[in-house]
Amino acid sequence: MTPPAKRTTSADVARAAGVSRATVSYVLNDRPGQSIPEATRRRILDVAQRLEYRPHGTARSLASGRSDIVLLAVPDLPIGASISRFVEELAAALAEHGLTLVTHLAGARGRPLPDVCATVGATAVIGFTPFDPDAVRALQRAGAQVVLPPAADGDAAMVPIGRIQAAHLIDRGHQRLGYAVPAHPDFEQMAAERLRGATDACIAAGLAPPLSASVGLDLQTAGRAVTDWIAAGVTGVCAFNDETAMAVLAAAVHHGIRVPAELAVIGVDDIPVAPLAAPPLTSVRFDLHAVARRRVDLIVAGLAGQEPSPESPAMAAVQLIQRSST
Amino acid sequence: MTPPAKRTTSADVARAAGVSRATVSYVLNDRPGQSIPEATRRRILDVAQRLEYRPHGTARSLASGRSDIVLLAVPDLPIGASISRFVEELAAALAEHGLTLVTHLAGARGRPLPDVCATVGATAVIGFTPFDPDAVRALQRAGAQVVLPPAADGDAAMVPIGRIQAAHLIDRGHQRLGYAVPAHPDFEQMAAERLRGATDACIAAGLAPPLSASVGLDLQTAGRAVTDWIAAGVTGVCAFNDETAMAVLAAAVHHGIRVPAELAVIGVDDIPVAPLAAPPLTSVRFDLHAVARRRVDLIVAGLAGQEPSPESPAMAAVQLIQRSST
DNA sequence: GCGTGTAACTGAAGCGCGTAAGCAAGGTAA
DNA sequence: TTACCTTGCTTACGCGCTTCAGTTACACGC
Repeated sequence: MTPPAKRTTSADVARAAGVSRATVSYVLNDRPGQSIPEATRRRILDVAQRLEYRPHGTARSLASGRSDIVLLAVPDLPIGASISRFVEELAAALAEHGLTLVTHLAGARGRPLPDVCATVGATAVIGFTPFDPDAVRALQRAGAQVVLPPAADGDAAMVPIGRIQAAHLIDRGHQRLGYAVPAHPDFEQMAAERLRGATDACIAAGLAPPLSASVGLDLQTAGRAVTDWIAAGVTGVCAFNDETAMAVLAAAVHHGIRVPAELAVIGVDDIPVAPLAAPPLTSVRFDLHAVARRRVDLIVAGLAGQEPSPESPAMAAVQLIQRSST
Repeated sequence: MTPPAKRTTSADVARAAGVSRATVSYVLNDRPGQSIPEATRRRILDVAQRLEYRPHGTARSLASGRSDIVLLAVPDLPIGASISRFVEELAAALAEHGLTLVTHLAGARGRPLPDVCATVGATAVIGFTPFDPDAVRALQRAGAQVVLPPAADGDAAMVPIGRIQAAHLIDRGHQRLGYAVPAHPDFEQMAAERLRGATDACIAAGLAPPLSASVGLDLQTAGRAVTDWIAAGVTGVCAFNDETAMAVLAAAVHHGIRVPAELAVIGVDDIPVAPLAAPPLTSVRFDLHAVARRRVDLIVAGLAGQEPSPESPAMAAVQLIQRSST
């Protein structure tokens, strides 16, 4: 094993460039209000590059009090590909602002979130659903300057999804809708919001609110829901996500109910296997890019001490992917 | 907005407990070789608890040179739920050793991995496939003391999967096998390893190696593969993962080929929708728990400066989930 | 020649912590 | 008594960096 291969520090760069460490710091962070001639600047940058200097983030954040690290707390629930795409978008958008995203799966058996926040020294923490006030306080005491989403914001984020699902079915002539809520309790809140959106759409169209039923990823629960719906005259079902939708689909096939003729089904997320379902599943896809940008804007604004701009409440951008299940 | 609510530092604890900071540090890290009476120890721990003291990881790692942070570099490819379960297991196992796991999605548009490593101050970096020597060097210069998996280890990790898939089909009487390789190029290496495992099993049984074909998540490529297989007398197909398997399934149904009578299909990962496929998909599931433990052992050993124990080469623990697609 | 201003830096403090080294008090042992 | 532990702490340094408060060198105006 090779000896640890000492890191290059800013002192190394300073020495090699014949300036002080302060100057190196000014150049590398191009600090405004300092007048540094182009020649010196270039020299320092060149040396830094040549020595493969990488600022020691730990020391940097200790000194400056800031940290460039944004912690994403991912809830410990069945995660689909759409989440990982969201994470990717988020990381890219943050990188544009010089911020680094790290993710932490907040399982019960891992470490408590404030601990993680303190160990990595995160300046901002993002969750999927709002944190309760106590948690926010704990995170702030652990060093987080910004905690997202704000209690108000997350509330409305999921509503449009449900609305679009229902609106699509209503457009296609369905008069009585069902809503498939996943059995997993962690989805409860999100599901409630989406259901609310669907309800809104129904009421706006003068229809009765959707008949909701709990559907797990198995034929029993899905089968029960399907027969209940059929009995109640439901002809179109919005599912919380594509997996739930596929359970409904499978149950319908199993009970000899034709899709979409007797029962139309629409999911959410457009997972990779959605087009492979029988029949191919109509779904709704968010513009993760837009959502990520919005989140990042909030963070950057928050870190700059401004209240976030009160513009578009998150996810206007939702796209319908029409296939043959509706 | 409340003012930032200053963090409690070890100095606060020291003051409140009427001792010096050094003593606090000794107690909280229960440093061996120091004789500290139980009374003092308790007092300090109580005060720390009362003040909700959380050591500032940043400062701690700057001072000590170590950092408790393990960085998991997740490749930027379609990620399934099984990966997130693996991450969870890993986080839990690391937490038992006082280590904190953070994840970074290594997309092209994010920051380069060594930069991330340097900013978070990770002591260990874990990837899914081995890093090439240059990358390892870069990471080490960025502060990583351990980089996994070692070039040797990852190589053999995927082979047993393919072997088990093929063995299962051979057990059930299939004499000519196919292998469905995903179209996505990032899976290439993993797929090659699994295919090798399947080939091994065939040869061991005195059969011809599997006929491999590239299958994307669409009916065209999958359909072509299926007709080719049927034409070649293939009666059983191992798919790289469940999604690919579902594409094969969908194409078979589409071409009126009966599963499993005319073509048996087995996947990998046991994704949530696998039981909902038509017919329900036979799959192979790793014991993520065991894999995670192994990785963690390697890390802990590496951080302690020992060469890793040369025991079981990772994933002996693979479980077959038999359903009706085979 | 002197004060004033600016460009181009440098010196040094200190972020929160770990840790080597030191030190006072009390207890042996000789 | 002195010499030498041991216990139970404290003092002080430094990790790599940012950043404030200078300092020097030089140009300018009068």
